[in-house]
Amino acid sequence: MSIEQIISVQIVEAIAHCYNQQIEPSLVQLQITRKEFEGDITLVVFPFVRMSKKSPEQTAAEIGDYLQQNVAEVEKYNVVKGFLNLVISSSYWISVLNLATAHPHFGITEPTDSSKLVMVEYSSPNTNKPLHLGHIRNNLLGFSLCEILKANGNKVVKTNIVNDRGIHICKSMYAWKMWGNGETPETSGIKGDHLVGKYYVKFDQEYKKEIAALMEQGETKENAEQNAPAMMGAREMLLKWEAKDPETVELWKTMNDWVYAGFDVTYKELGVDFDKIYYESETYLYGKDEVLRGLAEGVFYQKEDSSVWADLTPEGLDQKILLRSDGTSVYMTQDIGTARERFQDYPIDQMIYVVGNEQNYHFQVLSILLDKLGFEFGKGLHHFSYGMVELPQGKMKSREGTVVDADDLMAEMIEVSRKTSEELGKLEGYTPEQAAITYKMIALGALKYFMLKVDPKKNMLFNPEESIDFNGNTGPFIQYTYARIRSVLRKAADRGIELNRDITATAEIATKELQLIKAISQFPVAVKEAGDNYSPALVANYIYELVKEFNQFYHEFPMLIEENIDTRNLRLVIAETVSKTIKTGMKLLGIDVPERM
RNA sequence: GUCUCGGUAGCUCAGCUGGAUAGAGCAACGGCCUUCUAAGCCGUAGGUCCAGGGUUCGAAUCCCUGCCGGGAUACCA
Repeated sequence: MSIEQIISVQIVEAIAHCYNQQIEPSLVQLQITRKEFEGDITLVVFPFVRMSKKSPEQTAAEIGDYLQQNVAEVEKYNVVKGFLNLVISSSYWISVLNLATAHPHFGITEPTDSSKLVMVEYSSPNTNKPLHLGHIRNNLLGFSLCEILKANGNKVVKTNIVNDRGIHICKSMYAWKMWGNGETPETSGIKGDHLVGKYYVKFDQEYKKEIAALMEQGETKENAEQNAPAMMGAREMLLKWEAKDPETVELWKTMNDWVYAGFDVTYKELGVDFDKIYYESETYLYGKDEVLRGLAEGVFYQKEDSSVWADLTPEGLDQKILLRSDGTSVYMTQDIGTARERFQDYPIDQMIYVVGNEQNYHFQVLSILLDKLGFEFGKGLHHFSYGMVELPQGKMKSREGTVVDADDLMAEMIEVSRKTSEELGKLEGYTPEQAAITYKMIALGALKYFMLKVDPKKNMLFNPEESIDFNGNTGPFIQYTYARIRSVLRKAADRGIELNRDITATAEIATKELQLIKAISQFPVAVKEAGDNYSPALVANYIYELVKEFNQFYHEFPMLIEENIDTRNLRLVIAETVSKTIKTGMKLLGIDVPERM
């Protein structure tokens, strides 16, 4: 139980005792006391003056008196206007420090047999082009969300649905067949996903040329787009694929395998993984079955052209198509099928989709449709909706070549990290291999933290020139602080200083030390809050505050030279606990921390 | 048109279940490396919280209206 909870309960008691009123706990507004005032926790007493029928100051004093007398943790209090500032006893803070120090994963709740099973879908790439910046945000958010859910005691299944069928992959296949000269990742030396992406672009280029040529011959734009040989070829391939034509399926398999091999490299570099991968090519037919069942049961209806629709006007929405007039599936149909499969495969208590906010409507509808089809899990779906990554020139568009490629970006950042590190003369004495691991850790720390520190719901701007920084509120800043703490602890060990981790002395605790202990004590609160709000950004924010606090502390105290043994021990234990908290917190963001940098 | 999300310092972002004088980082300017890592620390400067109205002891935060921007909106995924 956190100190806020303890105090909160006692305030309800205080009100009952002083004013003979039963109040809702939600009326108790506690906040961390602002630095310019004495105290740790502040109660806003304005809501209670109505009950006391006294001035805010007097009310605050009465509640303060009660708390001071009846709550061991409350040492004293002061009143400023309508604010009751409570001073928590240092013995309480010491007990928190001891708890945090002794616990291997302070703030982390382990799952039990009765824990909820949460399935999280993230990444969900198309197999026709490499991963880009938008996918990076998705992957990092998805992975971090899973870590945070686990830290809150949930069992988590990480899943990925690969959009491996459809006209888009046929375009790449067609282009490769027409203009590829049989090149493969091996013969060309190009990473598989990039190679397939190259032919996706090639298709578009040739297609545009064909349209232009047809329009010169007097065709309308629409006709030209429909009848260009490239488009007809791609469509023919899709038909052949659906008819299971062996040659087409073979080519499809081959090219998809190239892409998967490429994705695996990118995922590994990003540090994300999955427990179960679904393929759209395997699940898209199930959805059709479900829609037809819905039609038979009268949940959906059919138009004269034989397309199938859902009427969502009772829900305040529109009509939604579920099967095209030619009987083929749309996106929604596939998601219905995939959902059914998942709930058959796992005893899922909650399903979370990490998908961009441009699909808010889609998931709203999906939830309703599943519910209509009689799946009890329909209403419980959660769409973890995140904002787009924008570039200074606007939205990323693959056709305009403004896409920031995931592999390129990571490679560039590793290079910058290496250069910076060498210029600063760090990592001397490291082998080239050790140094390379650290460069990568720093580069990815910068990228991940940059993406995760902003509120997931909001669109964010990525400026390739300026965005990635290694100073200030960044991953490397946090990693750096961690590395320095580790260095201090190494040096202490070198000098034969043994830590007594069981702190009993309550005598001398400086303000800065106390602030750090308080900051550490907030970690479980931050983890819980991040879980409740699905927000890695809250964890990132917390760590940043902790690290800033530590840097001031670090600057102020010469820990190793300190003469007073007790104080030195306390400071080293605090430092060690901070480093553990940083490491644990960063793990929730999927960011590694180096011992040295 | 309708629905939805957003607008906070020059830039990128916190703060938003109403609470004390709206905070960081970057960029700018000025200090601090003979003492545990200067990827750091300290300081200066920078604000009509889009605008207007409402609710109340109190509004960046809640409600309404308007302006600006993003997204979605019946056979793309």
